[in-house]
Amino acid sequence: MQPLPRSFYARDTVDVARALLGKQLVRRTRAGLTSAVIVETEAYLEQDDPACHTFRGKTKRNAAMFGPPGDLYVYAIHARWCMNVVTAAEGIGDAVLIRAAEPLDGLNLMRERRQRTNERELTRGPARLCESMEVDGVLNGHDLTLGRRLWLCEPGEGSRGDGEIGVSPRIGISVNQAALLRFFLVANPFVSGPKRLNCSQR
DNA sequence: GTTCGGATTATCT
DNA sequence: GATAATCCGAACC
Repeated sequence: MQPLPRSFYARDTVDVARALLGKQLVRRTRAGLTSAVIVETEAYLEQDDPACHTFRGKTKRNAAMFGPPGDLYVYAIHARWCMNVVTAAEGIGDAVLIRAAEPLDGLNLMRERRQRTNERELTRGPARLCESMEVDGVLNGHDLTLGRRLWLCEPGEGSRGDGEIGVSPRIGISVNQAALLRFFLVANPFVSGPKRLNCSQR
């Protein structure tokens, strides 16, 4: 459960988005430990990507995206939270949205937080994942390389974090829908979105 | 099984 | 005041 080093995040954002698939997301709070294996990500780029929050420059909300790689960017949308990993060099407003994961540890704690028992309802979709992991605005700007509160690591034995990687347009955006910047594990049932978008490409 | 529309709140213009 | 990188239940196939 050693946290991934900053060098993992300090490179091309699309490369990080792909590399994040299969990595383990770990959250420790006073209530206990929860973890899940990432199965779906989306890259957001400051350059040439109008769907990215930083496309029109720095604001109070998106400031964390310009921070050091390996920090967390948390934002609210439609009264819910979503978490992103900050990538590329400090000063570049790129990030990768963590859209979905497969629960690994602390399922009962996740069920308590979500008030749902069905496993797919726990971590399928960015806001569900945040609620299960108790991630909110308080963790905006959090350093993921410290191994405290929230971090990422190589998966343990027996996780289902491998398999074919699919590519598609991102979900829920109204601009730049042509960009193929969503990445997911094709065979994994915890991937979100309509089924036709989960068959790789297009 | 998939699609649709209403609810909801932080942030920006 | 409008907007949004969403969720969920209802309706339909």
